[in-house]
Amino acid sequence: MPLPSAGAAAARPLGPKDVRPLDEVDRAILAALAADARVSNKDLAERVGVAQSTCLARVRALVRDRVIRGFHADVDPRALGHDLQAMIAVRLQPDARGAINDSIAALSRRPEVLEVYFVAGANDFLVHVATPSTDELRRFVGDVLNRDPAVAGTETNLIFEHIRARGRL
Amino acid sequence: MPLPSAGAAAARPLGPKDVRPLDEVDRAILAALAADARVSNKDLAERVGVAQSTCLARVRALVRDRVIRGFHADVDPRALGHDLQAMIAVRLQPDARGAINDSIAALSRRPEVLEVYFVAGANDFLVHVATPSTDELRRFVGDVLNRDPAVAGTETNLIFEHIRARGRL
DNA sequence: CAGGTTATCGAATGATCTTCGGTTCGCTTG
DNA sequence: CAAGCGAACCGAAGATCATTCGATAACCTG
Repeated sequence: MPLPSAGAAAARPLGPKDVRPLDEVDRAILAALAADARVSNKDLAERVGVAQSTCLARVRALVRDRVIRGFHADVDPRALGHDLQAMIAVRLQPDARGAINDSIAALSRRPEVLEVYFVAGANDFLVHVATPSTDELRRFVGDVLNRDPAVAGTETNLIFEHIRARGRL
Repeated sequence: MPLPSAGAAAARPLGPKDVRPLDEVDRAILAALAADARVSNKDLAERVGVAQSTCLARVRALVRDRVIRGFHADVDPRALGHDLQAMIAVRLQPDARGAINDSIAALSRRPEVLEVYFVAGANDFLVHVATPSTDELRRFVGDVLNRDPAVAGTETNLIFEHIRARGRL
């Protein structure tokens, strides 16, 4: 089962995130690595039914082509003393929307911030944060978000539980 | 499964999830594995400054104690043909809130579902989904969510971009 | 202060990763 | 249609790594 040649893809205009055709082996590799990123190459090769060398080359290609964006340990925020999680909806000033990417970039560098969703609708983005306590949360919302002149308003919702369904492709 | 007090930890009856003290080495290991879950044990040991055998024992203990919940490859949904992402806020019927865990568990098994946030506030939970197209999204909202009698209403917001700040502890 | 427990280390072994040359397959060219 | 070319695959072998083990040190606890 051969992979289609790269030649066919050349003519399209296409953004940087071009979709690359994935065959059954690729999908099996992705599913296995999404479930457990630390499987040995040997086991992975056996499971998807190719030689070890082929499997290694496939994984490297998937990383090179950004199909796999990274491998991460999922650390429980509570173990780090971050017992409180919240989802904060942020609305920006209408004239500040041009700089929205700066805002998001700055946010995602803060240690409390786990994820940022840039959304359509009444709010401009959602920020998923984890803090040690309500004090820290208040400080984040007050000092970091609302102090920014680009921010028109925020709405904070506590998160009781967060289930990551990833790991099952 | 409660996510209780951030306060005094001593008196509690203690679940399996009890907070365990982490030293500097543990934190360094967590930071390294959060950034790259596939570092070799040898490199990891050198970076955090302990022997390989000690490092291996530490990592195993962190996994055993659920400080590390898993190791996952971060796969770009677009590579799988899921070009559309959305955050769907779901409100349940007041008398259905007892079965909320069932609803969430059922949701998180669907292939479109990436994450589920069980929240306080006007909505009961948020569902982060990725679908191939608007058709699939409509089908998910209509056939899966609104068809469930426990669901009182939904509100769908498209996601333009999703930034994962994890990887930097 | 003795006993017991736990964490650490270094070295040896066993397993794995990674590279390499050779082969096949499909597509293009002459 | 055969030769040429490129891409992907495989198996084997050396380099590298993971894992186990016994010994040692540090720490409570009684």
